[in-house]
Amino acid sequence: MFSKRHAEGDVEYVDLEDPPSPPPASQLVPKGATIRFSALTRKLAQGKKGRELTSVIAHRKQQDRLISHIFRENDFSWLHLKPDHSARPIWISPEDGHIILEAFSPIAEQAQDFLVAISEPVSRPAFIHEYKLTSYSLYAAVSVGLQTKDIIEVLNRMSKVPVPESITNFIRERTLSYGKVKLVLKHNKYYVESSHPETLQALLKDDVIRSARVHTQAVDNSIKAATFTTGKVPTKGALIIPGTKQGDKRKTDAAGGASSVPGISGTTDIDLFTSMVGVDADEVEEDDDQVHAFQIDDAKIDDVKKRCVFLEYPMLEEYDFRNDTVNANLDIDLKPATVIRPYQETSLSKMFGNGRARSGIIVLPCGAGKTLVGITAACTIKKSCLVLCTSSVSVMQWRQQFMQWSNVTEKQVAVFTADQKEKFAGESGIVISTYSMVANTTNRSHEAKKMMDFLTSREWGFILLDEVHVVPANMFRRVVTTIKAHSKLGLTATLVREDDKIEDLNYMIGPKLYEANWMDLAAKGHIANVQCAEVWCPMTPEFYREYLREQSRKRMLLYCMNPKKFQACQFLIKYHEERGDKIIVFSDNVYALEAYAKKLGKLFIHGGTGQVERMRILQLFQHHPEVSTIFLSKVGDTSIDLPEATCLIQISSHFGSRRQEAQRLGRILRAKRRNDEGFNAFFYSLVSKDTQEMFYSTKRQQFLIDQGYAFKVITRLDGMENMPELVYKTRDEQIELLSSVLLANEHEADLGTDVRGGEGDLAGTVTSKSFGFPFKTPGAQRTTGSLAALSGGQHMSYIEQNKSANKKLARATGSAPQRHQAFLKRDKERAAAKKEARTGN
DNA sequence: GAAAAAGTAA
DNA sequence: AAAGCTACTTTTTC
Repeated sequence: MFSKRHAEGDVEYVDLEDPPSPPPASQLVPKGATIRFSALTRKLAQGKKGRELTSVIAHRKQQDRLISHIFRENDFSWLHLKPDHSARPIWISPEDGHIILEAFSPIAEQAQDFLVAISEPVSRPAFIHEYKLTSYSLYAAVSVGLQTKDIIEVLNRMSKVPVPESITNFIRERTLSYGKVKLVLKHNKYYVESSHPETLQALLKDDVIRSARVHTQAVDNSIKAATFTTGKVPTKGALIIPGTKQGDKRKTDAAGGASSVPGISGTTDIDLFTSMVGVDADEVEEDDDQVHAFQIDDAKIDDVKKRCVFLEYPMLEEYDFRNDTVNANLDIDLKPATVIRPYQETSLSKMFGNGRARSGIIVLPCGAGKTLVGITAACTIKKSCLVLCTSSVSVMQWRQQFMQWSNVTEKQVAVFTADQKEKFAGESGIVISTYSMVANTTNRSHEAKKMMDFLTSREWGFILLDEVHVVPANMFRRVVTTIKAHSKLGLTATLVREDDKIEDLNYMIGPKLYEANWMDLAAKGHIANVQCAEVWCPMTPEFYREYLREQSRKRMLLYCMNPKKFQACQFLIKYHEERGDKIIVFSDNVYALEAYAKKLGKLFIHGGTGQVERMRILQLFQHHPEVSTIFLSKVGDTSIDLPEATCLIQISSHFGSRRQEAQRLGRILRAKRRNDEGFNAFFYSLVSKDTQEMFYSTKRQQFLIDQGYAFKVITRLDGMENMPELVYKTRDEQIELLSSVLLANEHEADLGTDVRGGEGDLAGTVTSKSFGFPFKTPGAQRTTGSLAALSGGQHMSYIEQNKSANKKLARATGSAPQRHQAFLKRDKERAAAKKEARTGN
């Protein structure tokens, strides 16, 4: 296991506390490098050798022959290095458009800005970054205002080797058709628009697009551009994004974050570079005031967009909001005291680079102020705005944030959720709602229906999609088609999903306009520095034996409940509590969550915990010095804001969700104390050794590793064995735990939230610290004995267990026995069905 | 206020 | 490769 992980290069075993200084390029041998990296390294080495003796050259040739054989088509030694290659930071693969950046180069930061604009970041660890040129990334580059020749020229300047022809061809080919077709909304109808009629003709040859076309007036009527296209294209100079320090400095080159980097000036490379990244105001100018268009069916927008991307004519969605006289303006602005951070400004300038609002996605880590970016965008556009979030809690948060940062009045902000259905007064305003509220198609309450009519009947200037990565889900994507908006902005921290639907966002919302580098933000103090560690906990022999025996998901519980993991968790909690950290422990498995929390005497929150109780626990955590550790289930992944937390321990997390991992890390990125001298937040993943967990954990970490985080592997916690009140110290205790796990596993049906809700013992209220085992399952608690007996007697235990649980429930419910009887019956049936299914196998 | 129904992530 | 399976959310209804 260990060596395999090494070989794959997934994990970098770098000690963060003592980072090695960047090696000179010539000595650079990336650890765990792929073939591509090796090729690069070899090129670097060859550059040096080339100037040496002929014998050396002969030797090299011999070596080359060997290497060529090994690397086959991945041998790039035919690419000749430029003489001054060491001053140039990037290398481009002619094969697949991958770009390797030396992140220790003096101009790496500029290069990075450029590369982010034209390509997709693949992985950005400490010294070597990898990017990839794709159709979408070039599309984004074009829509941000870069031109084909500039892209090629800047690439060439930065590259160690001449940009391969395959790449220049690729860039030319892909950018040729981009930006020619636009999707515009006029009078509540969608039009595909272009100044090149032949392009429209070409598109109409496609079945999908043709069938989506709506024939209104005379066929193929060229519509004289009404609201926006005829006007003079405004230049960026006049547009001011609120919250920026525009007073003294003209913001002509705002699109290039590069330009605002202090301490860099001079060399021609950089000058050229910044001028390239900056946007020429005229590059999107219509060369033609005749604009041709055809109308398409609202319902088929999605298909048409997808189709256009497929045909290499992705539609640009831009909103010339300043010249829109049809929709009423909304008089909002940021409060004068509000100043946005440089990277927020950068991301916004990508959006408003040419004085219009481009649709797209901005990716910022959690805690980096996505909300403020959204609000600033809304304040720039100053039109009616619809904000969509995932939960009603975030709806409230958005409203609160709007009030906090901008000068909107109560009347202008309306909330649309299940309990609150408001409309704004006047012509324009802001509506904040949830995805499910808008996407819901099943019968609505009367009020909701009226509200929906209100939403669908009007034209929105701006639609803000929070947590945009949820949108590709079938239902939520409907939102994008039902609401008519001129521009869309998606915000998210993690643009990854474990399915392949994330690509769909490209045509549904727009290209990725900006993606922040987490490490950069951490280095500049906008988010906390985090030490990540994976703690390997050996399985006890008893647990491991059962683990090997068990099939399917029972195994999961076994590795979660590993006594060694208990101990590691306890040890880490103690260690960090003593340091004064506030700790959150995450567990996906509610059973394990409860077991751990009760055993260690901590409070916990899971989905079944009532709102009031949640608030109480969170309050305690934030303000009570005694409560410095809480346990959270998946509920804590989103929408709970805990700026106090500084340490995070993950005990279980089934499946390899990169998004979840990143989101959890995000919990501590906004740590209040992040600006203290030498402050570090901690992120631990407890992993049971030699189990499936190892695999998942590796997979989960991938996102963070790509963001540049290094995971330390801890195989031994010093001093853990000697901790005085260590749990599950003796073998007997461990076996007892094992028996409980094996039994509990059998009646999962009873572990649903409904059972625990009504126990009278509020979740999170730990009444006694000396629990043998958390659950009030007398049968399970008493059943000790040999393992053999256990595995043989499972069936019996199951029945008994069930009975006592039912009895308990009937007792506890008291007031409404009738109802609960029915409930129990259902539970029983369910359990029986489950059992049958199992034995049937 | 509880629970059903529908939907999501992974 | 596809279908799992749980915990969670949101709605509306009773």
